[in-house]
Amino acid sequence: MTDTTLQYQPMLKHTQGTHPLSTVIPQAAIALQPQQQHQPQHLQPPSSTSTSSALARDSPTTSVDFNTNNALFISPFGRASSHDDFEDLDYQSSLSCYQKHHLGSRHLSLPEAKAMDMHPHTTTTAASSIPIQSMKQDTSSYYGSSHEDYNTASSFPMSAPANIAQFNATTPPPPLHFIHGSDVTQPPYYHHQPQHQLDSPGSVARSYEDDDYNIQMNMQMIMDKRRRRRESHNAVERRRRENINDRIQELGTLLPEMPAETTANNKPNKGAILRHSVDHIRHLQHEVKSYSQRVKELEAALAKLQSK
Amino acid sequence: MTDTTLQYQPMLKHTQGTHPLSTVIPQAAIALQPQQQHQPQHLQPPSSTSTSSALARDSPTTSVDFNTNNALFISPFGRASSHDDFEDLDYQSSLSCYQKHHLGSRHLSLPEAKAMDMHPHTTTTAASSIPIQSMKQDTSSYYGSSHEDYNTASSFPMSAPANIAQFNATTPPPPLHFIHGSDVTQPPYYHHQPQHQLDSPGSVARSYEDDDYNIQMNMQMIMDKRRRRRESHNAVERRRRENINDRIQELGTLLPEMPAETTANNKPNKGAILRHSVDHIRHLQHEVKSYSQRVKELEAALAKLQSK
DNA sequence: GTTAGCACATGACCCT
DNA sequence: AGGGTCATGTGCTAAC
Repeated sequence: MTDTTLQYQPMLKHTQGTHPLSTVIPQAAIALQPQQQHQPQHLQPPSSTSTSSALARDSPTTSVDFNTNNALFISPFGRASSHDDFEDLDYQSSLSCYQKHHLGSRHLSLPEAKAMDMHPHTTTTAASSIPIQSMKQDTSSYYGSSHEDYNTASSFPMSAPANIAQFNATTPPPPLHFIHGSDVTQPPYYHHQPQHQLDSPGSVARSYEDDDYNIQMNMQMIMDKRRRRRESHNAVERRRRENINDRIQELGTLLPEMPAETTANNKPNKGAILRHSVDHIRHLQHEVKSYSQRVKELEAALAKLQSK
Repeated sequence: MTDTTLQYQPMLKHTQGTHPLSTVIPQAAIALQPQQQHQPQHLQPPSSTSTSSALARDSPTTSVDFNTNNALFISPFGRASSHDDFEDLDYQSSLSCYQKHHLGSRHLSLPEAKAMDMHPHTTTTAASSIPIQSMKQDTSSYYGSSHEDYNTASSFPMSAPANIAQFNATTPPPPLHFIHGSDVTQPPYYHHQPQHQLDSPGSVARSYEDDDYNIQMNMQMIMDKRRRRRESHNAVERRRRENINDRIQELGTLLPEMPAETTANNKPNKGAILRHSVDHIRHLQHEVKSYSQRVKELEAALAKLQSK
């Protein structure tokens, strides 16, 4: 009983929509701002993994063809694309699976029904159904035809959007043209490193296209990798969280007097449960100790009495 | 001992750099762009609180001077300023306080020394040493002469950038003038309804400027509010987390046999500690029960023997 | 309107 | 490279 109670039920519960997002930008909205994705990435790690920085590196390129670049950022459909855009599309689908799978498995008493409602994000699902692969690819520019940068991407951060955000931040935000839907679907050229032109003066349009294709492929690959990594990681983390929370709740059931909460509210929170658990264990240990002492005394007395 | 051990020591520990930020906004910076910070805000809540939408409402102003706007996006220093800019500047300072105050109070055994190292972001701390109070204060303007907008902003989401982002998305970014510190301190008027121009056809260029100023003031106000809200909330959350973690570690110290970890690694993780705690409590309860039984028996035997 | 609770996603580190 | 744990910031929600 000591250690074998490992029942680690994945038991994913509330399915939380997770990322909000949803902010509806009307499709007719004239000017979409790429930088506006309110995605969670706290900040790009400029530190160890220079991946993101590498991504953002195009600042020196100055104002070459920002217009075209910017155009790419803007999604034809008001909101869907500018966010987690690329990644979260199937993320969402995975979530719905997840949700479906684990629905109702919540055995904890906490009033978390609220968690069941999806985050605002999911309200935009309709938008996500739109074929967006074009968007997906267009951002794939950076690691140009050459794969050398590819390795740097191995230690990629979790969220692609994060990078995008940084990209935006570090580069002069381009004059934003609003691009009507289909235009965006085929970005013929978009790597914002003008160096290409500089490096190969003899390159023709076709090589550009090839480069673009390669770039797209690379981008897609990288983004796909990140997406999978992110989703997997989120799932793992969710499981871990649920395990911990389940344990805490279990502790809560073991405690004698939860009603008298420090919070005065009747709902025991994690901190209170843990605090009481500590106290309770101490109390029990003390009790065991004194009991054992008492038993010892009694046994001694008994033995003495019997020996007489 | 059961309940009074409430010792809720704030005991903030690792002081984690938390928010990177440090990004210096030099006072001389010509054009600061509020909207481009890649701050974590997942998304602005378009939902219940229409605050943000209200902000974004100036879209009718259309394409007034986009170019100037874009220029504003570009920070004089390649990368530094484009981040959380306004908000996190004093956040960091507060953090340093925090850090100073709670340093070394970590009594837990977990190998979290790593937490001590500041986030990568903080590598730019040198930048943060620049006197930023001007920035700090300029945002404090808000409750200017007119309070009417005040209520709408009350239910604002955490992160200013989020709204700002939305603002950008829905509205043509207003021509932002960079305001040098003190200028902002007295925003005489700032409600951001562009309708003004429309309403009064006789408006001249100056009215534009006024509107811009108002918009800026509004922006700043909202951003400041969000910043404070965010920082405060982060602090609270950090405290809460630390409390929980401390309790878990405390539980860990109370457990008899932690070494034999299920994870095979010698580091007891939270899940394992909690699991063992549950088991331990059950074990102790069982032990107390049998001890009490035993004591009862012994007492009975003793009484019987003595009565004889 | 502040203070607190929660779940979540994410980046950083670890271990294989 | 992939799973795990952790800490963090954030949005939502609820009480004062």
